[in-house]
Amino acid sequence: MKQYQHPSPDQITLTGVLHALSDPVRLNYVQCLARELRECPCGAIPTPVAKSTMSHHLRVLREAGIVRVRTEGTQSLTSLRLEELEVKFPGVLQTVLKAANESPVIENS
Amino acid sequence: MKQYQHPSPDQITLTGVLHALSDPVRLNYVQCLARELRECPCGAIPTPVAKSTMSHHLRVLREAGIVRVRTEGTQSLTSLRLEELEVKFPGVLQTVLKAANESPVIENS
DNA sequence: TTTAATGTTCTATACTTATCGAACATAAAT
DNA sequence: ATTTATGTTCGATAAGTATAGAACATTAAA
Repeated sequence: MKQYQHPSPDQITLTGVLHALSDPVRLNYVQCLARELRECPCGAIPTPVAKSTMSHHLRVLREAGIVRVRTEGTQSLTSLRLEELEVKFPGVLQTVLKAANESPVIENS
Repeated sequence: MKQYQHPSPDQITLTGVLHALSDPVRLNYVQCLARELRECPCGAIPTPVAKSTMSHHLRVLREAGIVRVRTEGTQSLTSLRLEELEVKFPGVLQTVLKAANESPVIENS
């Protein structure tokens, strides 16, 4: 049973969040997570990269404070830290997600 | 008289904007630009890096579509592309700037 | 107890990038 | 015509990072 380290709100930085969201693969993943309102196993979200690469991306998202990861059985369930991010950086994640939904993220860069 | 290339709104991508804003030096520069509501020569904004490094950062901001650069005499005047970005990605730049003003950008990471 | 499912870690690689100093370019001031 | 001010470009470097495959760890299912 793997234990994951999550940054506390104090440790979350704006540049860290922006950097984590600036990768197309990661932003797309976060977009999918936002559509589902529940926790998701990685496998439930289609990704264009290898398993190990996705593991890396999830680590970046987790260490930036964007997602919460929890282990259950063989799967690791991921969810957005929406409320905490809203308190820390009001509107940022929401507007980014809205913008991402309007214009494609994966296709054109 | 140097001529600068600016991306049209169509060419501006969300990930490109986020990436450009994810560097502390650049985000701090954009923050300063937002405070001044006029065009600024680079020199008017204090930066912690060398001249040539700043030139690189400004290029990144320009190519991401965040700033407009114009030459006048020996100085190059920079301003935010606020309206265009607001149309393309509503709220994104504004909320990021607001968040940047609340928590320090340069000091801690 | 194997086997399958799910994900992590390690190693390697290619690419990007933040940084600087030196040299250069241009325009204004002397 | 120098000199000064402002910024760009080039070359180099060190650090970061996105990618994948192979090996491993853990839990569930057969």
